[in-house]
Amino acid sequence: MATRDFPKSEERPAAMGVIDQLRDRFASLSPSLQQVARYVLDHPNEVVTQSMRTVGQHAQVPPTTLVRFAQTCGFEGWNPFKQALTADMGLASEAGNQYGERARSLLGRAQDQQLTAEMFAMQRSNLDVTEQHSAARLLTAAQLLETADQVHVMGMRACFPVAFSLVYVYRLFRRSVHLLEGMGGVREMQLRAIDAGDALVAISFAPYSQETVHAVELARARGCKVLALTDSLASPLSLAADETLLFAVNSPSFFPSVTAAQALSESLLEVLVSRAGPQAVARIDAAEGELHDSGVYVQPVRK
Amino acid sequence: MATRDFPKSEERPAAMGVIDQLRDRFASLSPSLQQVARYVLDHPNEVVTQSMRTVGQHAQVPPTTLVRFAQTCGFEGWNPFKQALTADMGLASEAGNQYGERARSLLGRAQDQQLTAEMFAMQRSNLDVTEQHSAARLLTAAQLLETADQVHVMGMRACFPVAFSLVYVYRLFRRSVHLLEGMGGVREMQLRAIDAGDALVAISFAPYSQETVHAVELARARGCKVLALTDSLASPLSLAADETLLFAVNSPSFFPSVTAAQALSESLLEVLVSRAGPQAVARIDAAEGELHDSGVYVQPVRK
DNA sequence: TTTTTTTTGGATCATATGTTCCATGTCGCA
DNA sequence: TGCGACATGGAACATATGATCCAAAAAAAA
Repeated sequence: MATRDFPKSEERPAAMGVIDQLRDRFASLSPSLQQVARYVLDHPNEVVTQSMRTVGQHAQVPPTTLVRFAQTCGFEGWNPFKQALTADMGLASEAGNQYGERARSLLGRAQDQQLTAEMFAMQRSNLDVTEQHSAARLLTAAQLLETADQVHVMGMRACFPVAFSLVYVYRLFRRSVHLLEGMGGVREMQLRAIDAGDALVAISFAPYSQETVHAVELARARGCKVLALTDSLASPLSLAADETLLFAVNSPSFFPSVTAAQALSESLLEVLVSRAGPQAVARIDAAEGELHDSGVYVQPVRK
Repeated sequence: MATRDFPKSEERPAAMGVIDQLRDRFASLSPSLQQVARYVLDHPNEVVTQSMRTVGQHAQVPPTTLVRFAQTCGFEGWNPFKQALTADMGLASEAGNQYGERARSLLGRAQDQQLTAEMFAMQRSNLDVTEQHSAARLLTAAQLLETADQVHVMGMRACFPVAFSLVYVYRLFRRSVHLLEGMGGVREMQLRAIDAGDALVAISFAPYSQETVHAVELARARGCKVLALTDSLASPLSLAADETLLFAVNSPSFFPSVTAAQALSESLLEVLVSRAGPQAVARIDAAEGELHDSGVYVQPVRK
């Protein structure tokens, strides 16, 4: 057994928490034990709260493995490990009576994190506004794209990420989707591909990028439908578009937040997927390896 | 018995937490039950963590009284009460994951309206989870970047948009920020720029992209600090990183949502901005024209 | 290939846990 | 004082829990 390969709990440097210990040892654990470690790292509070069997079920591992895991980490058994983890999380019994004070000190410290809280609050608010404005129109927007021969997507600067990820996912279940990224200054060449029967998804917010507005005008002139993802019905994009989806970019900082735009784009994708039918789903399954961040799953390193 | 004096759990106002409920009821409890209540209020984490008998011993009360206490408060028994308290303390096993499972089963359903609502709800949930996991660590993450000579940012495929917009905004108030985009297959060349004293921001989620993992390993080998933006403390990125910020990618559809990752990146930027000091703000003002979607403001068209 | 070693999970067991039942204790009132 | 209503805690029980053992499976070595 590998237990003796690891120093016992009292020999380990006390400064290091259980969680950090885990991260260090992670690589040298067996696959199942890594699975447990992953679950412990991802759901420490459940581990501390729930029973061994419950945790095992959620981590898809028999209770036996949990015991082995704890022992491999240098503890007598599961309960000692649980207690150590509890202590590491600042939930130890001793600290218990200070919980009220601790919480209060967290409140006092909250000023440091007020900015962050404000940011997240604003993003939530943007999400709300965006959903309210656009949820009802997602269906017709999706239909516009579905009836198009080719779909071109364009977003500049801050909107480029949204355009990119829209194309990245859309491509997984539809071939005729293209990103007008203009690499090497050849956007004019790409714009020539726009034709009647196509659709252009134009993404921009105030102040609207010249290039995107120009592309919309060109598309209209050629009889190409336009779906605008923008911040106002009065934006030049929306005024020239056949369909408009609105998003909010409010931010407590000096730069606008594109989080809601990203969310809107993903929602549009979801509608497209759900309407794409079985054959698209089949293709999705075939491309499963490409779905996430990479097509190549990288196994955690083992010594 | 006093039980019927108190409304059953389903009648209670859901908005009120268990702890607040307790404070209200306190006066109307019998002495022993008050003793329990006091202990619960003073040591909620022990109550959540330890067993009934242990708690009883510490509260100097037999287990029987604990059951009576829970029932008097309108719960079926001790465990339901414990769970409610757990949830109230924000230690409930995260809804995100179970939610993800549940939502995935909705794929076949073609009720677009509902799917859209589901999508937004999940993005909100991702935002919550992300904030809870990472808000506290944003500060140290920001410090890591500030002390670096050069900052390199890398995100592949679905994570590329996040990397791009991080660099796009960061560049507005700091020159030494670089995107490792590998255009034309020259990433190896770009990686050579990574050096000791620098920092690498690596963005990826499961299954982790080979290229990003490789970049992290290379950075470590060269003495370059690593900040990981990823989905798990057990991810290969986090395991090799000096600092980790977590985000959730749950989605009701087949593709993961990077909305929360985008939000996290923007929050990190905001912390960086707020700490950058006056001279950076001055530069921000000078570059104001570049801040938004375009440097060129396009007046909305007037008919 | 075969053999050896390691890893994994089901069956099992002693114990701890949450609960119920009932006897005892306590308080208020006649 | 005695009586009834309520509060309290001990004993007992069915069950869940954490741990051990052992066989099957998988991986590594020969």
